[in-house]
Amino acid sequence: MTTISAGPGAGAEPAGARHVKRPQPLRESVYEALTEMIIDGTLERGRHLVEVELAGLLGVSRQPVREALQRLNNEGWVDLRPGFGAMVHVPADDEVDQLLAARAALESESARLAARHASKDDVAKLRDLCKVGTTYQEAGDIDGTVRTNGELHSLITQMSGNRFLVDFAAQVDRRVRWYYTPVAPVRGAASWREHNRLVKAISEGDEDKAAQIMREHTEHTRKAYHDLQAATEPGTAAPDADATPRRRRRTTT
Amino acid sequence: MTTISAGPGAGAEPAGARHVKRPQPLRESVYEALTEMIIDGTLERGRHLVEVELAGLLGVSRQPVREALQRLNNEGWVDLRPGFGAMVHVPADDEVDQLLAARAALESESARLAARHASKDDVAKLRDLCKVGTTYQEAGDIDGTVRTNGELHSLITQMSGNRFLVDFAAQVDRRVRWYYTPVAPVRGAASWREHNRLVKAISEGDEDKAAQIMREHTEHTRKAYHDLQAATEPGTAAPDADATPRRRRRTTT
DNA sequence: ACTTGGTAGACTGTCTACCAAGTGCCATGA
DNA sequence: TCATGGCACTTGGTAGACAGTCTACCAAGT
Repeated sequence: MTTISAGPGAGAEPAGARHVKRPQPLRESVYEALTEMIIDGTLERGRHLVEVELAGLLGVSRQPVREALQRLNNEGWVDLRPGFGAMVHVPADDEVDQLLAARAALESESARLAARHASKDDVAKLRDLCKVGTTYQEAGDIDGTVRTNGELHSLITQMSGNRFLVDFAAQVDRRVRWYYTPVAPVRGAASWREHNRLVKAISEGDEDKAAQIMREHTEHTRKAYHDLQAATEPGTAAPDADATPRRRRRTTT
Repeated sequence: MTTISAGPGAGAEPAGARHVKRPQPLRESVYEALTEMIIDGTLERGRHLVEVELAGLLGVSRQPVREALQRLNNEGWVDLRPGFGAMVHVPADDEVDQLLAARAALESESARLAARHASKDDVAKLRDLCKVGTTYQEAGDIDGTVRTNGELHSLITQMSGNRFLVDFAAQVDRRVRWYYTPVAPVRGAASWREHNRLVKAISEGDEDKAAQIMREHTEHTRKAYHDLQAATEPGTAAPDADATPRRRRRTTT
């Protein structure tokens, strides 16, 4: 059922101030539902999204859908063409590159600040995530690996204590998560070894080292993506970044 | 007159493909009108914004205003309190710090990439902006100085060729421009000397140097802000970041 | 074969009206 | 003085309407 459940709001509250459950605005739920559907491929790239259609699908009126679509547009998930409608964004060839370059800058700085401010508690959590992620990776659970990877990176940016870095990195990470899934199995073990080194640097408060490792980590990911790209379709040099659906990989077997 | 003119859309088209002027969606015009009013102080910090009020003021209906307000909320210009309305965001004490830290990361990376990709044309434009900015600064034209400062930084990020860096940096820069105005006269000459060194490094293609200068540049700005803060109100140590309006500086004399 | 003109359908952008629920404020009362 | 109750206000969401625009398609003319 794709109908929106009156969702119990995301639970990322500060420990002490426990507010009673406040129902999320509908547009928020719609936004989340749509990103989820985009990420998991229910809404394929390039697909024309019609407001009333989505409204019917989710059991709400046009307004919340519009508002969600506009936010998705601002964040680059869909492209809004005036007078026509929204299309699920089709990533250009160089987009992953640029995304990872931006991530490198954001997360490298975050890692530096995280190393500066790291508390014992944080470090413990990081170690835990490393362990969990490695386990998933060894078990071949791709979804789990990618998710844990996201959580680890997210925690590090949060440790930076800089709300702007957190915000931007969160946006970038979700996008990366969208493109990244096929890369995960290739990077696999190496990625989590790097995570371990990174956590070590942070726990030792070594800012420069943490920043450096994070930068290399992202760089390796980019390389892996390119290699995979080259291997999957050799002989595509011309950058025609238009409505060529190419192949669509599904991770949900 | 605050009524929205049927604005002629931003003109950042590629040179060859000259599209006929297409009227912007209303929400876009509303968004721009509101940010402008926030930046120039027409809408003071902490002010309660009511949808119908703004709608009347701008001569449109609630709908475009709502959509604009939500975007402003997402970008941190206003705080949306459900059931009550929007308040113009009141920056917390540490916010400028965080903003400048984020900017340091983003623009330092941009400067690096700009140095890598710089064309002759770009460098010429940079030199021009430096000259203009210095002139403004010497003439004591604060508005002009701040604006040119923004244009210079904006051009550098655009030269990076990374749309995400451009996007994030643009957001940060507008916010900085909002907070920054009081700092401009203090920083003055030194700031533009640094700009000159930066442009030189970029023109020579020295990536590391460009990145380094940009980082220091931002760092100096932050220091200047702190000094000004300390000078203006000595003896404020406790970080109570709530509805204390403190003093409000107006730049529009 | 190619261009032009016309037609039709679909969808967005915007407006209006309306209702329910939540929030802040103020006066009342203990 | 402090809690309570109530009122006015504002948003969040729904529904319906209408103009403008975009796409596609077909037919006629060159």
